[in-house]
Order: sequence, then C-alpha cells, then structure tokens
Amino acid sequence: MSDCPPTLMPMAEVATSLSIGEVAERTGLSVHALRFYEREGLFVNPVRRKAGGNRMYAVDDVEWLRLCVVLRASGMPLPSIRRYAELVRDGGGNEKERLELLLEHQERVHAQIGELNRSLDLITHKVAVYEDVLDTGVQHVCEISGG
Amino acid sequence: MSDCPPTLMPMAEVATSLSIGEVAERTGLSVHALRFYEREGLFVNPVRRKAGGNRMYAVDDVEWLRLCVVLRASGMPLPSIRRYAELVRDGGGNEKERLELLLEHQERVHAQIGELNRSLDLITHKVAVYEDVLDTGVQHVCEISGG
DNA sequence: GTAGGAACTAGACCCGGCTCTAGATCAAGC
DNA sequence: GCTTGATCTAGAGCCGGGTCTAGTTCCTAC
Repeated sequence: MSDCPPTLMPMAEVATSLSIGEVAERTGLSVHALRFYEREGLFVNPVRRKAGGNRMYAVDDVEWLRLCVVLRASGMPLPSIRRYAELVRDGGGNEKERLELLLEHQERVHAQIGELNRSLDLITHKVAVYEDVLDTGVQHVCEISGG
Repeated sequence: MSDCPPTLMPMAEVATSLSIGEVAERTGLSVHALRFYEREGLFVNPVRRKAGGNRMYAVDDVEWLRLCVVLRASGMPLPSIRRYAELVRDGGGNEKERLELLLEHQERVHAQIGELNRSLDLITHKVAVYEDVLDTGVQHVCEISGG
C-alpha cells in the first residue's frame, strides 16, 4: 500500500473530491464512523466542506483512513491514532516521535500475535483431543473433566 | 496445560478448597471478575459455599478458569464460553458440538492472526521508512504525505 | 413544486466486559 | 469488645468504540 509509484501523480485527477458516502465505501468505514473519527481528531487535514456544508474528501484522506483502518484492526486505540495524526499534521521534524509510536505499536502487535499463537496451540490441542474422542469413542478422563 | 500426568492424582490433596482470593491469585482474574463469571454462568460446576456463605473453589475450577482465560485472551466472547461450559456441564455425548465450537473459534483466531500479520507488515514497512528518513535525512515524499 | 436520497448536527444509546460501591457479615487476633 | 481483613449481595458505573435517532437542509430529477 502506498509504495512510491514511478510516475509522480496521475494527471487530470486534479481536484477530485469525494463525498462521505464514497469515502465510506472505499474505506469500509461507516459514514457515522467517519464523522465520529473527525470529531475525535483523527484526520490529518481538516475536512473541507462544499457550499452547502457537505464534507468533501480528497484521495489522500482515503489513503490516510486506510492506514487508520489497519492501525485500528491491529488494536491501536483512537488516542494513539490521534497522536500520530497530530504529528503528521505538524509536518516534518518529528519523525523520531512518529517512529517511536509505531515501534511501540509494532511491539504490542507482535506480543498480541504471540499470545494468540499460544492460545491457538491450546485450542488446537483440545480440538485434536475431541477429534480423537469422536473417532475412537474413547474418553480421555483428564481432558473431559477439564472441558 | 492439563496434559494427562502418569500418576492419576496427587494424594493427600483431597478436599482442598480455595477461597475466592486464592483463585483470583492463581488465575489472574479479579475477585470481581470471578463473581461476575459465576453470574454469567461460565462455571461448569455450581460454586459451593462454606458455612457462612463464602465461595469454596476446587482445584478443577482453577483449571477450568485457566482455560477460560485462554479463550478470553483469544477473543472468545462470554456467551460462547457459557455455551461451552453448558456442554461440559451436561456431560458426555455432546463432544461433537464442543468440537464444532472449538473449531469455529480456532478458525477465528487463525483469521485474527492472519489479519494481525498483515497489519504488522504494513507497520513494519512504515517503521523501515521512518528509520531510513532518520538515518539519511532524506524524505520520501509520498510516504510522508501518507503519514 | 415536489419527491427522493444523501447529507448535516447534537446528542442519546448500545454492547461487551468488567469494575466498583455501599452496606452487611463473619472470623481471627489483640 | 474491637479492629482488621476477607468476603458477601445487588446494582450502579465505566470505558472504548462506535451506532443510531430526530429533525433539518440540500440537490437532482421528474
């Protein structure tokens, strides 16, 4: 996602702006969630409005939101995402802090995967036991007593 | 955890019963959580009381709770754990259903790990980019604009 | 001109999973 | 007798992360 393309920018795609519904569709977030995220300060750029007041999003916003979705999916809490957004908003010079934030999260995700794998081992073990019980009809007393 | 030991049971450990505080300590759950789990029907055996009304847990309860902790840690919702507890409570004959429950959860955990790994890839990529920025001082325009 | 659909706002609500409170009881030790 | 500490109950509260409602405004198309 978001690897540098050889061409700098597609032409003729100037001033493309998207409605909240379109953004919802492209990011998988609900329109409710988009407004909620805005209130929560998760956007890097202030959301612009058309005459009439409807929100007007840029393609960059979608990219940013996709990143947010990934961060959320990996359990980053909204306040941390907000912090990250603030850093990006503030522009260059704070890359060290951004990196720290990411490293912290990376570690948490790592730990979470580790824990899930350990849980999975146990579950898989139990699955095997039950498959055995069902295959052979033999009950392993100490397993059954433990569920 | 809970592999069949060669010896059937430690002797002299008859009638060992544990207070709610001891169980909390051994399972990592709070006393509040233990009472809450009980209300929620997550126990296989009805919790017995001493004269005076204090809860009295058996070593088996601790084993069961440790399983619950693992299931929770891997994201199994309380209603599913309750269902599993019911099946175990009802005794033999429903192993197929227990297996199904476990398989379902196993798959979800699997999926979750997959998603986390994908997220981790992206995060790791971003980390690398920022490390590079900080090392070389060169900014990768399209990365920065995306946070 | 009017119907439909999408958007707007502020704020209430929901859900899961605990956590905590208040007030009472009990047992042990000083 | 009194304190301390663990426990009890029922029920309220909290937190995160949205979701939904109500009432309105706006644009487009018929």
